[in-house]
Amino acid sequence: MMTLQETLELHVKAAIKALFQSDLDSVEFQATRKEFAGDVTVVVFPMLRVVKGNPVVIGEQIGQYLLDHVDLVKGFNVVKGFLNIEIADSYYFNFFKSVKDKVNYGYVDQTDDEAIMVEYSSPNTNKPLHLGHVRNVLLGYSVSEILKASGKKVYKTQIINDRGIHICKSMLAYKKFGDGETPTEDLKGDKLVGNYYVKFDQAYKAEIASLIAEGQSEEEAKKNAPILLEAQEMLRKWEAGDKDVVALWNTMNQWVYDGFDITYKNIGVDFDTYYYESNTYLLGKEFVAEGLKTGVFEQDADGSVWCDLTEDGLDRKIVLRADGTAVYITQDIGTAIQRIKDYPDVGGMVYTVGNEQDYHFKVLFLILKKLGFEWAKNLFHLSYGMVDLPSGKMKSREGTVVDADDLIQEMSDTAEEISKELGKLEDYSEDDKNELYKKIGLGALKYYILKVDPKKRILFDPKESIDFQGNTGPFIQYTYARIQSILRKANLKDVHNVVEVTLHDKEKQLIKQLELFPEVIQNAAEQHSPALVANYTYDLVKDFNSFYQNVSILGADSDEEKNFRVALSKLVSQTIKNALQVLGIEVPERM
RNA sequence: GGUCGCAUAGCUCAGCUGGAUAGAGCACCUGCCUUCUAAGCAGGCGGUCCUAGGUUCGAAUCCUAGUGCGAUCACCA
Repeated sequence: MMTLQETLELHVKAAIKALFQSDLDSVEFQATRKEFAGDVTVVVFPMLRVVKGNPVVIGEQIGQYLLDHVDLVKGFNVVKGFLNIEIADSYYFNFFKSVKDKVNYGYVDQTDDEAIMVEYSSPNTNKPLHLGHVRNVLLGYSVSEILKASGKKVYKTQIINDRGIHICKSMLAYKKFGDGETPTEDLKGDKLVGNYYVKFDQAYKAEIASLIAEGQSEEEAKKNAPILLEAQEMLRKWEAGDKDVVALWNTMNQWVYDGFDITYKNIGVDFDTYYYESNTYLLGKEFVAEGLKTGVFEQDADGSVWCDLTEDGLDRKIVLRADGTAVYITQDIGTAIQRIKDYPDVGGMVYTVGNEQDYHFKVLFLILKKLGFEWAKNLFHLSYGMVDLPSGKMKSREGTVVDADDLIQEMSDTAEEISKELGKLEDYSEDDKNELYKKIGLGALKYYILKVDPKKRILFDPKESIDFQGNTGPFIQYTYARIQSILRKANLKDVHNVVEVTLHDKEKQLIKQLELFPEVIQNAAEQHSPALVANYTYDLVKDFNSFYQNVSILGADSDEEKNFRVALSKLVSQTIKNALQVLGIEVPERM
């Protein structure tokens, strides 16, 4: 089926041909601004290149031609060089009728056998998740869902940074001060391990201070603090496979994973497959050796291995240390290759990682290309801005972080407060209420973060709590709940046989907005931007509320109008649901 | 210093491949609950779109230079 624009484009071209014996390459359309009559606007200016004359006169001539030749066109006016076209209601009504019962409206069935793997979260295992991770997780999850909705097959994954000096720090502090402590219901494993990471830092700082008091320079003291040397020794033992160290490492990592799982579940995100750095860095080393043979890499006299990227405008990049151990990028090379081995249908990958690593991913993708991997051209770094506090950067060691679990709880508490003030849920059970508070609190948090363009940094002020009014998640959820209330009262059987009625302005506006949704999903997928979906949904909801408050739905003058309005409301609520679903936001039946 | 990103109302953000008088929310001010949920609706106030040049019929949008903020340029991750 041709879209309205495609149809009009053909006719405008025909008009130019008939009136001026000229050919147009394309026609520029835009939605008609509210202050003018009409639905679609043709911009005449670009045609002046092909057709000489006064744009107003040309617009009038094209308008008249369309009015004479196209049934859908029922009127026009020209303002300056803008031809505003009025479209017959029947077009909008027919469109509405063709989609009104689609439960998956806006979604496309899987059209592509080639899958995309989306990596997100990817935490270190030495501390709990904080607000920065929350943005990462929400973005990664949402982009995955958007890609799926746009017809792609998707695998969600993460890379877990489960090895390295940072984990040894927590392990060492636990050995020294832990006294056999284990996670409890009040203290999740990730929190417990995080506490020891902080304890390590405190002990380390104290040692530095006393070394400086003994006359060492700060630089020396930082290098020589015994507890740091001990942590480094521990890392060596881990790499050598020391039984006790590895056992403790396994235990504490498992505590962290269990803790993370609770957080992920709370947020409502999931993964299809997991990768651990401790498993992939060796494969990375293999491919470094391989690349050395094929000349992609070069070895320095001290034994370190490098990739020369100066011809590509970048620097020389180290891929293996002089002592033969792996650096960060070594395991990223290994992980990427491992993933394609495990999932041969994957044709591309998306890495959800903060913009502080822009350079790293540029280098990684280039190296993989040089190693000759076909799929390397389909790698995308979903780079996003940092979440900063008014006091600046969040720092785990200094305790200036907004903890993910705490934040979710606070959002839920706020939702509870507001709900109680409004008092609409008196007949709900405690369990139902709590479930709803969480839905709304999370909705507020997720929308707050996802509505912002990923590229931009977010300034989060814990003192100014996230809004529940206006352009927010709860506002959208509220609109959904309102519609459900109407649908409960309406007789839904009648909705199946909708007949054409004269459209109210608000109704037409709603249908136009609904018509955009499938395209919004496609755009969001191409641009990897949940913000597009969020902002679209807000516009749709605003249009609906305006309709709702200005036009009576159940109290319509005729049954025909009532049925149509109920059906229209139903499609709006389905669209809200589908839009929010790809944002990871749930909808409530009441609120 | 090199490279990359960002800059729009007091605050938080939209503004699609250049198009009409730059839009929302919050905050502030007016109205609207005996009628479908007022977490709402209708309206008001509020702008040198960082600056200066350029491209064009037309620039918040594209180009160049500059300013400010952030990131990065590690045998850290």
